[in-house]
Amino acid sequence: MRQSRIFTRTRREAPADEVSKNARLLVRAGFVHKEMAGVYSYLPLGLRTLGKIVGIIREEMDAIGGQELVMSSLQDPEIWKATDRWEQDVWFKTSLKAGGDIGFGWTQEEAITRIASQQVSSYRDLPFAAYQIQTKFRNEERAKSGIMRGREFLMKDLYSFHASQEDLDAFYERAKDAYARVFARVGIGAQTFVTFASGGAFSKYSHEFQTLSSAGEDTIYVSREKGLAINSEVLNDDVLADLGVSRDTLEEQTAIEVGNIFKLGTRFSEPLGLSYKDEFGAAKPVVMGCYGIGPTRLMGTIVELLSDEKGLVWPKSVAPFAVHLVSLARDAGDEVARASDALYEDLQKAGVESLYDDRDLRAGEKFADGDLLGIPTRIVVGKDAAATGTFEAVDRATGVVSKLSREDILKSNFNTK
RNA sequence: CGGGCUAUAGUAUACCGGUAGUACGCGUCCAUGGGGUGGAUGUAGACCGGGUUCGAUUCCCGGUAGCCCGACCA
Repeated sequence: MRQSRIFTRTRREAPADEVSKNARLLVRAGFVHKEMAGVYSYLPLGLRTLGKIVGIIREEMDAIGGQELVMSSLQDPEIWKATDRWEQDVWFKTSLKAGGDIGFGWTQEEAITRIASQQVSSYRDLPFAAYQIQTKFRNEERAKSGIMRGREFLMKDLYSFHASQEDLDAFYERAKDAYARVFARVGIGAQTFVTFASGGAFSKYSHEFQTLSSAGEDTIYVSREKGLAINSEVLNDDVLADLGVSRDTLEEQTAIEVGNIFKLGTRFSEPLGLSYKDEFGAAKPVVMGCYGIGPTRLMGTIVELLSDEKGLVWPKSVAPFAVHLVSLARDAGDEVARASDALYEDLQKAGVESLYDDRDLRAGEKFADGDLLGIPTRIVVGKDAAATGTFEAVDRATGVVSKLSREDILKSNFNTK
C-alpha cells in the first residue's frame, strides 16, 4: 500500500474530547473515526488490525471445533420474553412499521438456542459449538474509555451445546485454553489473568480474562503464585479457601476484562425448549456454555498496554502491515526513489505486507508518522542505501537498528505471527 | 440515570456586550532536504432555539452534543 494513496491522515493533535489513550492514538493515527459517544468507525488501517485480531480468534475457535455462523442483529422479542431478558435496560429497541417491537442484539444466547432447537433432537446431535463475530449493540448508560466500552462494538460469541455437565466441563477447559492462546498471540498474555468471577445459577464461578492496566474498570486480586486472579465482586473467605489462596499474597490490581466464559447449564435451553432424547428415549435439556471476546475492546487493550509516548506499537501478529518502507527520496525520479520503488516491488512479490511511504515529505515528518502508526519494522531508504544496497531496519518496539541487504530483507519472515 | 464541566475554522486553542486572533492543516511560490525545516501569501469559524439589549459569539433560559465523577455493566 502506498502511503500517498491512503485517504486517512495522521494528526498532530489528539481530539479534545477523547481522554483515553487508545482513542487519542487511534484517532490521531487514522485507525478509527468517532461517530458519536461510544460509536466508532474502523478506517482502513484500523480495519486491517481488527482483521488480524479477528483472524487469530477465528483460528483458535476453529481449533476447538467451533463452527462459524452469523446470526441476525435484529431480535425477536418472543424468545427474550421467554427468558425474562426483554425488559433489560441494555436493549436498543425499535418498532416495525407493521407493528410490534424488535431489538438490536447485545448478546445472542436466545437466538442460538432457538436455532439449535430446530437442529438438535438426539444425543447423537451433541456436542457442538457455534460462534459468530458480529456487531453488538448495548445502550450503555455511559460510554467511555474510547473503543473499549462502546454502544456498538464487535464481539465474538461462541456457544457450546452438550448432553451432560461433564461434557460441558471438558469443553469449557478447552475453551479456556483457547482463550489464553488468543491473548498470548496478540501480545498481552503476560499481563492477562484467568479471573474467578460470579457464576450465576448453574456454576459457582465464571471466568474472566483480565488484563492488568490502569485503563481498566475492574478491580481484581492477583495471586502470582497460583497464576490466577479473583474479581473483587466475589472475593470472600469461602472463595479464598476454595481456591487455596491466602489473602495476604494477593495484589490488588485494576484490569480490563478482555474475555468472559460462562457455564450456562440449562438457563436457556429449558425456557426455550431445547432438549434432546437420550439413549433411553428420555427428553433432557441441553447443557450450554457461552464464551465471549470483544475484538474491538481487545484492540483498545493492546494499545493501552503497548503504545508509547510516540504512538502506537503493534505486535507483529496484529500490525496492519509488517513493514513500513520509508523512502527519503528528494525527487520522484531520483536514485533513492528508484531504489525504494524497486524494494517495494520486491516486497510485494515476496508477499510481505508493506506500507510504502512514498510521500514527498521531509524525513522528520515521515519518521514521526511512522512512530505514530506503529508498524513493527521500518526500513529506511536514504542516499546510503541507494548507493550501497544496505538498508536500515528499525524495530518500532525496541528502537534497535540493524543493517540489512535486499536479500536479508526478502528472506526475513516479517509476517511471522 | 444522579452530579459537575464544556461547546469558537478541518484540528488544537485565544480574546471580546460593538470589525473574532494564533498555531497546525489545506492551496500557491521561494529556499531547504535523515527526526514534525524557514519565509511569503491565500483559504476557512462562534452547536440549535428563545430571551435581555440600540447591538449577543459573549449575559440569561431551554434544547442538543461531548467529556469527567458516581451508579450500572453475561
